[in-house]
Amino acid sequence: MLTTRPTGTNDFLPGESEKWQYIEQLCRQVCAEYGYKEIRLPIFEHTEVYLRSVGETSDIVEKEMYSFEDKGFRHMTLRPEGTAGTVRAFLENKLYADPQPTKLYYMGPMFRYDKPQAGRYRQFNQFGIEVFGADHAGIDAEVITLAVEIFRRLGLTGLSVKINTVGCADCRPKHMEELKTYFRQYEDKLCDTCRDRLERNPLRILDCKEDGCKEVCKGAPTTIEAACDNCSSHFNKLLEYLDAVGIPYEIDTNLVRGLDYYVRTAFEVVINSVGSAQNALCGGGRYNGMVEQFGGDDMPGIGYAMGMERLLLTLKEQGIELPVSKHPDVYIAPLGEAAQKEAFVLTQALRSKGIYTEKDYLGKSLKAQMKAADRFQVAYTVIIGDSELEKGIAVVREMATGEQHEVALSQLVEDLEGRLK
RNA sequence: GUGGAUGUGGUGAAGUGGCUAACACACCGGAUUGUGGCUCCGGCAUUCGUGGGUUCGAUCCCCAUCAUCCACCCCA
Repeated sequence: MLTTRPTGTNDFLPGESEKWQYIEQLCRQVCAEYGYKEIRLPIFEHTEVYLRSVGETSDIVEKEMYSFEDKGFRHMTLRPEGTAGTVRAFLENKLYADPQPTKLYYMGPMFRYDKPQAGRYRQFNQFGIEVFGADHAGIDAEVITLAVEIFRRLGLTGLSVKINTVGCADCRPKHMEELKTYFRQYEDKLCDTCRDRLERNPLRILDCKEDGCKEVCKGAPTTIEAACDNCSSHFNKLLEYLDAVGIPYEIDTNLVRGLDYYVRTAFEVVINSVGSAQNALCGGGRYNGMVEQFGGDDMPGIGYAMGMERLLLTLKEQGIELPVSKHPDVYIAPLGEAAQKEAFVLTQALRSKGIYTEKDYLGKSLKAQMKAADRFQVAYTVIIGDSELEKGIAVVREMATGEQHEVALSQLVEDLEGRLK
């Protein structure tokens, strides 16, 4: 069907697009205040980039990637998330040579081949930030604070920050072994997926939603218990920093997250609603070691990404109105072909002075044009017919009062400028 | 990927195996010649997501397909 868009994609029309602009503008504003600079990246990368970073056992890589071979037989993938590409660009452009930390943000479409439902699409938009070169827990706190700050400024309520520490290269292997040992005792109680996860990535069992698995998980060694001294003090310091600036959070020992690259800090901001299933508005964590994975020198990293569609959905559910569209200041209503041309010239003259001006192009009757002007909610309507043209004037009508006066065409721009002040 | 629901004009929606597919809103035009709201009048689906089938006849029955929504899964 020629008039059907691909499954899981969206057309954002006028009325909606202004909301996007508003949110994007807000994100840019907050980033500017926090010192994050925009990085603009390709929408597709070598498939390898995602295999390396996102993790071979993740669902994204296993079944959700939009991959294709280009005409040169190279394996390409439409980006399913933004971190991997940012890491690649960080190295390729040698940003590690700049003073650290490097604080970046991005926004734009991501692609995952999922079955769409409320708040989940195949092409969706994310805003995200990434910080390289800082291992201090304070930067973890900054990232979380920035995320919360954006939601706060939008006026969202009912949010909760879930936070966990998921281990590092030192403590995770040991923890994984402990988990395997533990879960093997209850293998028969686990769901099919988790039985599969048992050998491949037992950590993921911790955030399984099956009742049986949840029950078993209650007795499992948590990531916090298994944390090594470094991880432990990092986590505690992060919590102290969040307390210090009054960011409320809940520790969620089952928060593991689906991307394999996270170490230490993992967090999500969730909201109760949005269909109920798609309740995570944003999520992120630390990914020390990923830069090395890409062949660079050891360089810590942390970041998060926010789902724009979900954010819009939540705003709608909470009845939060975003400033949508402006009304024109002036509507010019010409009558007849000669007046049309004069009106066009005047329209451009007004616009060049920064006055938002609309005019008729359909040759409508004056009545219809007045109706249009009313609908536009303009402050002034300028009427130009043959009789006015002869006298070199125009009729300026103040819409609120209905008062009209004649103004010389040569004075019209000045006159309206004065009135609109 | 699995399961469930739905699909009538721009929108919200009635409707029935059979004469020209309600209604409301929106939109367009008009109500003495050049003026906004309200009111009044008129216009606006040869067609009921698409393709087949059953039938003398289907928007209403059956099958397929596509799309949307919901849940699972996963994630933003």
